[in-house]
Amino acid sequence: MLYLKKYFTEGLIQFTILLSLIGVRVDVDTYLSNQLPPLREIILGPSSAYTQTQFHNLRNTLDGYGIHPKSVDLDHFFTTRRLLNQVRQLDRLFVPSTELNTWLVHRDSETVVSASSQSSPSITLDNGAGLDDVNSPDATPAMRGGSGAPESTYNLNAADSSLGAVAPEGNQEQGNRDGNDDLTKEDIDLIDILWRQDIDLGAGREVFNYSNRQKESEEEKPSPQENKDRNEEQESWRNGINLQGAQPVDGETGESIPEQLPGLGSQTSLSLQECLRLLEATFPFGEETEFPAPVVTPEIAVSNEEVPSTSQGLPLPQQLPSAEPQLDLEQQWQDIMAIMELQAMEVNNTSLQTTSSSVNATSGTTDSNTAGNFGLSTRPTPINQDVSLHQASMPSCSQDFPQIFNPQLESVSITPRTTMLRLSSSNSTNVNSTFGATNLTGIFLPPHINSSSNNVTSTPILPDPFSTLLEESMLDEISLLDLAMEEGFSQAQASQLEDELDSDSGLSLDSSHSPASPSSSETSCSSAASSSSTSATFSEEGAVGYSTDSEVATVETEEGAVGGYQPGYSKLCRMSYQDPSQFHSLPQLDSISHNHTYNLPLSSAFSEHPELPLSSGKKTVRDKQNSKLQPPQDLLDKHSSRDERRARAMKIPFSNEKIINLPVEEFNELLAKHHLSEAQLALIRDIRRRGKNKMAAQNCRKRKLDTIINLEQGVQDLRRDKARLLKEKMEFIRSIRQMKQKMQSLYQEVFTQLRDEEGRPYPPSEYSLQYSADGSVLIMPRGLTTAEQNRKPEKKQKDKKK
DNA sequence: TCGCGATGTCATGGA
DNA sequence: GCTCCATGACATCGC
Repeated sequence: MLYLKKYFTEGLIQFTILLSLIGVRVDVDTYLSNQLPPLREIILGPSSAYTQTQFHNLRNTLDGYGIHPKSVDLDHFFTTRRLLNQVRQLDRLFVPSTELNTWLVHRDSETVVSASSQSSPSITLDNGAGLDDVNSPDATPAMRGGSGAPESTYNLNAADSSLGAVAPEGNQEQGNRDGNDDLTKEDIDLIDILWRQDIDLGAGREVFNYSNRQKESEEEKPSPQENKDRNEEQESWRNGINLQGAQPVDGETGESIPEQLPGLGSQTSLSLQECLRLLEATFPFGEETEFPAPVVTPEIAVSNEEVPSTSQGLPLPQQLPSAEPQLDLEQQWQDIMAIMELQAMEVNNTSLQTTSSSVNATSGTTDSNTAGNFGLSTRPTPINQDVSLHQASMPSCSQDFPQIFNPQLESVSITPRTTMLRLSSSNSTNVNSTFGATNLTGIFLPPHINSSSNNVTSTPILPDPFSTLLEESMLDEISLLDLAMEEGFSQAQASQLEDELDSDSGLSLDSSHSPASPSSSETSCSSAASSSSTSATFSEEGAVGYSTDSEVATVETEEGAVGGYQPGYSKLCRMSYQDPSQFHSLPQLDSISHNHTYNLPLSSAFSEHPELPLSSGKKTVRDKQNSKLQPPQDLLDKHSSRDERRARAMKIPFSNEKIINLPVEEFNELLAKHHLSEAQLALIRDIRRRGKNKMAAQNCRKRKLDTIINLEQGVQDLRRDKARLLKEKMEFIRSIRQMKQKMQSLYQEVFTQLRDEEGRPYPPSEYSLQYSADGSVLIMPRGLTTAEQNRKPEKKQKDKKK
């Protein structure tokens, strides 16, 4: 007991100092004189001094209406912690603590009661009004998440059991890592220990029973004191106070949940948490940006689902609580929702399911509602605090991101703005390079913190999540999904388009797109014909049967040479350029090693490749039969071309290859050297003609094939371009929609501030704002026609706003 | 036996 | 007019 006394005395003195820093009046004497009873009650068990009522009924402390004389100080303590926590949680990057989670579980039973008493003012104070912009189509998904409150509560409960007293450690870790110098480590430890006592000294979650919360429910209506508290929180925030280890009771959410119900208030807050986390995760300005070094712990940058949120002095939201106009929050919400939509479609998983899923798909997360809508970071199981940010699914960003920041934020630093603009100008194809291996936690984290406390995060080895998200095929699918969703395409149409993208077109030529394999077969036609001794008798065609005497024995060997023929690629190989010089003009053929001997004349093929196997195994039954029935010379003739046989029969003194391939001059010289008969000359000319025509036909067919291949590729390219253009179109449409919403918001704001000469507001039903070409804004009576406006634009110039 | 693809050949036209 | 080439049409072959 002495220890407790000493401990409390010292700790409370320090704590009082802290409270004074944030403007909270603390009567130390009162506390010291009454500290023991409540402590005793704490030790001995739940009591009126330390129950959920005291825990949550914090608003009673500062308004002078002390509940119990002995519990006032303790209430001060809780109030202080709550306030400090609220200060840190004003950034919205907060996850309800374990106590809060349990509290929500019980709250589930009275959802019906509380649902009706959800006070929008509290929402306004909490997260800014207009967050629940029902009129905004973009906001509807998150708002729909409100229906998932029970599920969320259940999940919170599940997370609660797993978290338990781990929270303090997390707090302390955060506190140690936190770059806030306003508190000494002793202060942090003190606060942390005090926080531990809430749980360790019997004040478990079960203490915060239902009956106590009923008392809270009776005080749902926001009191002026609550507003006062909030003002104090904001004030303390401005003072830069960021206590560590304070009990992570959700100052706003935890306190106001009885009023707001998790279905709306907490969810809205969590939605912003998710949104900000989304921002953090998606903004590419990492090490390269000059974003002011924030005071934030890596856990915040990583996850808010399990982290016992305490110190979260995120710089970004500092602008939010400081009298931020409602419009900004509203606008911000719309922007976030717009991004949510975009990202939901860019996520590589089933985006439709992601966007439509709410709390059901996000079990185990405390902020499952909007997290599910965001389609990212909704892991079914809680993640560690040190989970790398890369492990969160971070879809590519888009041009919508710049609009995330409200003007106030933009005024903080221009660098993010420029970065965002750069990002906005980047299409989806270069997002990957934009993000690259950028450590996204570096966006908000000082480098030293980031590197020291979250090693995993700074590990560059982790695969870039964007690498697989932005493949062309995925883009195509995304575009099609966008098309289906945005343009009212029927699902069948979308699936049809998808099929078209996935499958080859009707012109598909399978994978054998290699160009024609050159074959020199025709170039060496019947080289042996001239050397053979034949006894031919001319038929009516001139081609006759013949008998050989020297080649008979080589028949089977020649067939072995033919055995090199590969029917698998014969299709293209045979459609070959016959001029070997043309092979070099086809670079794609350099890496292809073909057997070009299959179509060579038997004699030449064999002479070039005598080592080829004799049995080709390709002989057909007919060949075998022929080999039995026909004499060997017939087999030779069979494997010779018709012109070769004719040439042999006509005793042409040179090969068909020469006949076909020699230039005209040389060919004429060749004919001149030999004294040939007319029949021989005619045959030679026919051989040359047919040979050339055969090559021409092969080239022609190859060209046809190439043309088809190119056309197929062109079709694929066009389809890809089409998908890309559709995607861009959807982005433009989305951007335009956002701009319209912003315009509408600005319009409302401007119009409501307008006053006539007598200080009366203009009735919206009678007046409207018109925008002139020069950028000025005029207020015009609604009855005034456009023509009149054009004729006399300066008439109402006096009403021009500011 | 038929269908089909590959190949060869012819006719034709253009360069 | 000749040559070369491209190409459609047809025939042949092999599977």
